[in-house]
Amino acid sequence: MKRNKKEVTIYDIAEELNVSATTVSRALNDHFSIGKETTLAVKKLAKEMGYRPNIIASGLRKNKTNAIGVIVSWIHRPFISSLISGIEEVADKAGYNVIISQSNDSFEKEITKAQTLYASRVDGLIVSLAMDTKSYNHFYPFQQNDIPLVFVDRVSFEMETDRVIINNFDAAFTATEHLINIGCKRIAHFAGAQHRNIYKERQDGYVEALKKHNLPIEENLILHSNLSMEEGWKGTEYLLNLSTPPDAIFSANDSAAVSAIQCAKEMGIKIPEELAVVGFNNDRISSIVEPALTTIGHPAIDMGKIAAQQVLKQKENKDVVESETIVLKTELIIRESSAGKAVKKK
Amino acid sequence: MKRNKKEVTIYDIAEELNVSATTVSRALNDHFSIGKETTLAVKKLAKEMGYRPNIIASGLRKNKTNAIGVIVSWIHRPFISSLISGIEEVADKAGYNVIISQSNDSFEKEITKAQTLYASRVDGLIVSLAMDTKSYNHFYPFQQNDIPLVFVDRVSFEMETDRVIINNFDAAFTATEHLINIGCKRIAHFAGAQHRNIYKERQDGYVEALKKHNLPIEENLILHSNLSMEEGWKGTEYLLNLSTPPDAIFSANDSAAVSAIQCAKEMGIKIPEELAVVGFNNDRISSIVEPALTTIGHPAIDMGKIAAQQVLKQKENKDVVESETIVLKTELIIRESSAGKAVKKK
DNA sequence: GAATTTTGCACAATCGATTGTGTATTTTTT
DNA sequence: AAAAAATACACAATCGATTGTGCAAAATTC
Repeated sequence: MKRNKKEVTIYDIAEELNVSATTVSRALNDHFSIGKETTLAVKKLAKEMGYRPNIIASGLRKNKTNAIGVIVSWIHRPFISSLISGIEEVADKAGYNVIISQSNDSFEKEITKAQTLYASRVDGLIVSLAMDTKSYNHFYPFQQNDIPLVFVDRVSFEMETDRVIINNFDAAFTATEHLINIGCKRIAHFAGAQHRNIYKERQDGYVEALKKHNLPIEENLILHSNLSMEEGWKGTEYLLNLSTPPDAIFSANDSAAVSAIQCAKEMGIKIPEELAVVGFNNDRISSIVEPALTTIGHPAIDMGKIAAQQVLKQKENKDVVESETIVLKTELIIRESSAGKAVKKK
Repeated sequence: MKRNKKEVTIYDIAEELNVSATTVSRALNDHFSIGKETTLAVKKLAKEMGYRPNIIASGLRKNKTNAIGVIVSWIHRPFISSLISGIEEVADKAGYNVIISQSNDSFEKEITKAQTLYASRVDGLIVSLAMDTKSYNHFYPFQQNDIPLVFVDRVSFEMETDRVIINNFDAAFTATEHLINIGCKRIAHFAGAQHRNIYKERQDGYVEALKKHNLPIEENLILHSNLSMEEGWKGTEYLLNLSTPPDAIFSANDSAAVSAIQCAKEMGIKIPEELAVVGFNNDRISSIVEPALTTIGHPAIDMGKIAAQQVLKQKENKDVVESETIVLKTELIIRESSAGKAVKKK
């Protein structure tokens, strides 16, 4: 096996064919000014010689990298990995590479990663904000240089950018109303950080549903945490030990909700009879836990696809200044944790 | 907000400071031949002028992209996303970007993605093979051009490359022996495609454990499938309807194993008393299902980290021709599905 | 103080592809 | 057949950073 053979360039092809490098370059790109025969001859020889275009050189000239950067909290979260999957699919079809980086939900890391991707000259950036991000200066360079910027799911409304989100408010409202409809009177809420839009909106939806049905908003039934399984367990213990415990929990994610189910069972509380539970995300665990968890279904892959499409769209019409916010539908997936025995297991 | 301002280059800095571009370039890279004062002055001005190095130009000259390509089946599989998470962490620290692409477990797509990444001139490639990949020509260009190539988890032994794997044989052997130790006599196996190393090795480990303990190998108890939840369910139905059904199932992944538990429960079979179940992967669902699933723990994130380190290592010592195979440890995580009531739920 | 070494920097080529402009040849128009 | 237009290609500059080589000034040695 030969190694270190020199790479073939357009100059090599040009020389072989006694034409200029210009002609080769244009032929390979199907430029109209090059004759049919020449074009074919160039392409043929290029293939024979094992030519591969030097994307770097091309990129330097055209000031493009053909890469879309993505910043997310953690890749291995179910929702996030689905999101990326969608992004990759669309980006690939359009000839773009996807560069991923994780903020680990840390503001500082998010800044660093944004800078790295900016330095890497990505042609677009898709971001799902870190949990504790509260300022957005690190994204200014992208805006200043007209690099398409799209926020997904965890977004900011302080910046003028494209956004791809779900209607968290409606979803939470629907989920809470569902609990009310099956007869729950004291509904607790596992809430997330309130400066992050998705958790704020979910809490707002929950509150609004209670209001609509004239149920009191009890502050001690709203528990803020990072929504981990541990916090879900602790929160459930706390709630069930109250003198008048709630008869339902609406959790802003599935992890905490699943934990709630496990904890309640351990404490001998019957689900859904004594405690109904609803989660958010439709993670895989939500359908495995027993009883299966009612939850909100996210179109995660679609969100990724659309986010990528927005990047491409922005690249096409640079003139368009208006930023767009796309809201995707969610669905309430009713399972046993809130449905009693009437509903069949799925 | 100003837009389209021109980018600052080393030439701009050079002019401002009345030195050559050479000096600026070297100063920014802390080259020894540039005086301390000059270096400081250059760096200071660079920051002031908002200079960002043009990675593309640099890459052209140095023939580097600072990117590591990754090809996996599906990003949103728990094991894969953890793997990528590990890769990203190490790559980022070393100043590399990570470009991901999915083969969707299709051989053709894997070829296309490999070609794309080759054309993109990634500095290294990490691959977990698609389910039905049987030839490896699409990776030759990487080898020919001395581009570090590392296989992870689903590897090939036909190619001379670095490999990061777990000892599937031992893990499967241990899992099967565990079932034997708790008294199981007829152990079925959910197996995967046998041309993919990991599934072959798992089956081999299973068979060897039976042999060691003088248990018969019954072909009709070894079920080959894609190991999806559907196939797991079907396989379990089939097994339990046999005239003499097995008393245990060792599944090559968790999805099928979890399905087996669900199916068995629905059929009124007691777990683990009448049917013990062991899975593979330690996916999140394995600890959520009831009874919790005994399984094999994978160091997924570490595998990613090590794979990335191997790429970096290959870049450093180009002279080293020997390819390395790194085998990581697994652990048998015993839970209720094979342990009876003696073991506490975790 | 002459000879030698070290320090600090500039010149110019280079990486490979792209592109505006210019020009010779051929084709079409009148 | 002369004029106008279309066709097909080459020249040379350019994108921005890197690097081998060369040279002058300063520092050191004897």
